[in-house]
Amino acid sequence: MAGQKVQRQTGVALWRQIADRIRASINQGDFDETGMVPPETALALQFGVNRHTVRSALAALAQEGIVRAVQGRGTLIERKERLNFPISKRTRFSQGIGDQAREARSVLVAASREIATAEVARWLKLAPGAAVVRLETIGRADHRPVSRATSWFPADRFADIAEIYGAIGSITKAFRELGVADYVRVVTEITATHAEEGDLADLELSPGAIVMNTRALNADLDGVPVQYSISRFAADRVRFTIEN
Amino acid sequence: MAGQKVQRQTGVALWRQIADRIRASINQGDFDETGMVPPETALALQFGVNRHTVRSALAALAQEGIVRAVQGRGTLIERKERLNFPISKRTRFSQGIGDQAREARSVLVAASREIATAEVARWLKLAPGAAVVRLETIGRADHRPVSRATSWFPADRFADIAEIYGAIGSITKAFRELGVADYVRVVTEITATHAEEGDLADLELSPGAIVMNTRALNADLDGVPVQYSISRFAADRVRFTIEN
DNA sequence: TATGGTTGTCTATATCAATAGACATTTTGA
DNA sequence: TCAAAATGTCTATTGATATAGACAACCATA
Repeated sequence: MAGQKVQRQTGVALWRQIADRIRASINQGDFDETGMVPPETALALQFGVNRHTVRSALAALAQEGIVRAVQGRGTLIERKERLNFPISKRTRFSQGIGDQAREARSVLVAASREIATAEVARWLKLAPGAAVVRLETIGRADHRPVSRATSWFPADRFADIAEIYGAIGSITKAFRELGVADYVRVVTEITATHAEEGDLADLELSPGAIVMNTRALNADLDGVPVQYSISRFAADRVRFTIEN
Repeated sequence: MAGQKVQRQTGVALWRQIADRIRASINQGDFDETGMVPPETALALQFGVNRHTVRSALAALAQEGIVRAVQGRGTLIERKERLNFPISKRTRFSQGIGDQAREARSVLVAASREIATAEVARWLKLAPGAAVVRLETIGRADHRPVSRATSWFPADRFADIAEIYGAIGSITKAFRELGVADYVRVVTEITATHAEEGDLADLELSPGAIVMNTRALNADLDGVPVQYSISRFAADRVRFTIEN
């Protein structure tokens, strides 16, 4: 399996670095044959650390629900996987996820009407000071939060989108209700940062976790911007795929 | 500016969390007016920590070359920015970077001929056991490493690609030399993880830093795979953009 | 040339992270 | 049923993190 040795002295606790590497190995399928993590003593030897340090790492993974330790038996792998998000002209949240998770949905947590900031106006190609509708949503799959998104819509065309979306639970269907038969993804930007405090609770992350941030613009078939979104994804639960 | 308060007790040192947030603020342009970071005492108050903790964070940023402290004056911002990588059918490393950095190049650090693993064979659509050429490259911009890539090429068509690439320094030109007039990006996968030990030195990262990993497949105009690559990017130096 | 604002350095203390060793408890299989 | 292998728990020690306070050194400017 992976490489040995871990860093010493640097602001990130050893047990956390080891937890990250074990999690990566699990997601990579390194332990699929047995369905179990190697014994603590073996991991301690492999990473060149004390067994107690490995135990701290495994305790963190157990806290995340990824493994479950059974005394006398070993540490079982409970959950694994990264959801795949295809990004293309036809990117939609629930669509690509449906076949990967038993339960996938996006819930509305807040909505408001406001004046577009300079940034939002620029992306949506609106005049400065134009009104927009803002929606805050959380995407979930299999009872775990996956993403937290803030979306802006031009208020003149989509004044009631919050109510409709809240009732239907689908942006695509809400658009159709409001006269947008179809729409396409114009551009997607992706960055990665450490999670900020506000995302920790919503995405059920522990501090120091990674989030992948996307800025996305959707437009109708005439090329008129209809939705600008900033989303934060729990990095250890997702993978993006761009098909050209 | 950003939100207050920082987490306590979690395997990630406070000073590191604060360093990450200050770095993010700098990249976001929060301090562009003055060109300086707020005074240590102000930051300590803002984050709710001791001034010494802020000093540790700033020392880390100084180590990265992002800020420079001047006694009696303040802490100046030295460098800032994220390189943008457009991902499209015509994705090439140096092309999109040229206009953003004064100096951009990709250097060969290792090359070998080997038998394709199951994974590589699958991506390149080769028969099991087929020979491939592997190249290890490091992409740099403005004297800082940005990415570390491992690429595989079918050995039957591209046996000499290592020599040619080493001499020319461009994959695109090496392909042309070997009869591939043009090629396109077929698929790109993106994930984010913490940096592994092997990447720390090559990418000049500190432990706990984030890397963005891409798996990419390039094919010639007949759709035949010509290159499969796994790349790691220093997440705080890059942004990916997908234009549809 | 003073003065206020800022970074640099030092001492002291409490808590967390990591190592080390020993032994108990539970499961599996010979 | 016994022994090996695995996780669970406890004590002790060391070094890194973080807080607290005080003061020195330096810069800009009124």
